[in-house]
Amino acid sequence: MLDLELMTRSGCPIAVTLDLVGDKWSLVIVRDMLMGKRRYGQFLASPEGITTNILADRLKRMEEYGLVSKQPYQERPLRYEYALTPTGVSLLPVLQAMCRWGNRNIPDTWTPPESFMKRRVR
Amino acid sequence: MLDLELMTRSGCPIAVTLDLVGDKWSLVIVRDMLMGKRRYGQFLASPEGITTNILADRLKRMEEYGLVSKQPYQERPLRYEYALTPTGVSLLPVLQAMCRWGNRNIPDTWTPPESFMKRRVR
DNA sequence: ACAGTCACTTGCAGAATGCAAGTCATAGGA
DNA sequence: TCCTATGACTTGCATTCTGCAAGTGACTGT
Repeated sequence: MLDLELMTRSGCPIAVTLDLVGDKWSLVIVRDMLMGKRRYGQFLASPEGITTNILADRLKRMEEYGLVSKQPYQERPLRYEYALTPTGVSLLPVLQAMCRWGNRNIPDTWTPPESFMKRRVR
Repeated sequence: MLDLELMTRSGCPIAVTLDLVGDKWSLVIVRDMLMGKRRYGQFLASPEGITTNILADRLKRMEEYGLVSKQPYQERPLRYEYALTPTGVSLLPVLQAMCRWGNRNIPDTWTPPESFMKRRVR
């Protein structure tokens, strides 16, 4: 089991969240999963251009953290697809807040689909 | 002037937000500023233990990005204090969402003051 | 038999981070 | 006057992380 005491800088919920997903890629992958992507190749196809080694590392890490689960979708060759756990899905409000901030403060950012912005979790 | 085209991976508002503040320290500093901290020594005193070189770098970067402004509070020796611009303050909903996520999903995270969680911007 | 697909892994160079120490200007006390 | 302390940084260096390119293994379709 994962001992958060060993990997978090403090008990501040902001700092803990950043310790888990505070890098440039994790939340991009969470976004893709919330938009319905499930497979390795689909994540690689996103416009940000994640590389294969970083993607493999983040999927593994987020699985360890309990944000992502993987299920085989075929045998021979064994292939997995990835999905958010309820804990992972509940990051949605963080991403929605980032979207609102980006759209209001940075010119020419894309408008996310209404289904994404209006979706509720919990 | 800052050309975001040169430093962002895509026009996705989530990816752009992460390009600006998607690291382990920037939002911790924003949190401290929202809690009223303004001076170098105050940021260093936070329990996460940011180092002096990273703090100096992030303050400079966030000033370049228009999230933070600095004002001299004394001459001789010249000393600055730092505050969030309206753009920086408007990151509050992102931090509030992280707090809710952390408190609900990670055991033993601290409960932020009600004044922080209820505060509204815009 | 051979190219193509998919999900990774590996190697390596360069960038970012963490740690410790040093600098600079000045105030305040012995 | 000298010595210590304060506050805001800067610098050097080792470690870690990231990005890029290429390679691997198990198939499938032609």
